[in-house]
Amino acid sequence: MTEETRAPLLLYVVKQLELVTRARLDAVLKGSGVTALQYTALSVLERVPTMTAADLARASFVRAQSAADLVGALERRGLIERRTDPDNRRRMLISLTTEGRAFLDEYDPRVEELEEEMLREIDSAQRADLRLILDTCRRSLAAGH
Amino acid sequence: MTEETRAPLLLYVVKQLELVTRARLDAVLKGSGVTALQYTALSVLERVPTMTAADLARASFVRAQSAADLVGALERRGLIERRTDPDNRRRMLISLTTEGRAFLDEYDPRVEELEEEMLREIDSAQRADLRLILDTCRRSLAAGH
DNA sequence: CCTATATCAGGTAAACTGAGATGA
DNA sequence: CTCATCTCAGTTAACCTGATATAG
Repeated sequence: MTEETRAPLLLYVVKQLELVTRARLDAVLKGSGVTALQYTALSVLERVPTMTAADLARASFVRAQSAADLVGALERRGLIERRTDPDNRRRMLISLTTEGRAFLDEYDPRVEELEEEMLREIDSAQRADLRLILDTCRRSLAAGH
Repeated sequence: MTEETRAPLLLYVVKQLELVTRARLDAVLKGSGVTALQYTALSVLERVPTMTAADLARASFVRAQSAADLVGALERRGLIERRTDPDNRRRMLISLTTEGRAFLDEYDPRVEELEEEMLREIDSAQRADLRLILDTCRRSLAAGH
């Protein structure tokens, strides 16, 4: 029998799926003026209506400066707004604007179509398993600093 | 009962895991002079010993020009080499150099540790399920252009 | 004083578009 | 001629490091 290449690391399989996802998401968002990463940040704000750029940085495992680039771009486009936290004048709270919500209203359904396309062959029990496993993996890695 | 936020899309859960993975991989590779993406490309060459930059572009869902940047950086570092395909003088075949193999010999075990850390709470049946599901999702999305 | 947050400046890697050369 | 590949040039987004100001 011919020499078998070993199965790739699951790290790599996750990366591969993320690569396709980003490529397809870029295609959906093409012409919208919003990148896949920026869309993801907007989605976060849809779920957690008010946060700081520092919170976003922590959620995205990047430096505060990188999150500031992203927040700045979205603010310049008018999709989010920033205001000083009344409880801490050093913090800037960010939230969706009316235009930001309208943007998500337009694009969320298209992204949900992408989600369904990805999961076409996956039944609901497997979907639940997948969610649980991925989340467990994320927590295991995030715990190690 | 308080208003439940709906579960995030699995697209997003995958992205989150990939974010942590990249952050941890960056930490492992810090000081090596190789980025997480470059390391991934080297890993591909470990499994598929000879390919073209165009093959790499297709495998990574990016344009040929983007792959050329990556290949150029790895070649300048001496980790890969390029030679003209004898069967097609227009193509350049890329492969690992001795230094490239030595680099992987040094870093692969550290990345495998990361893999094990990620999978700490996942048993072998779940690992197999995960691999199958992720791969099915990738193919479903890749099929749609 | 110390910490977290925000900001400014500058640098790099990594994607894109568009144009062009060339071998099969 | 067409197609795939490679190359060159220029742009942008998205990270990084390091330094600085300031509120709590």
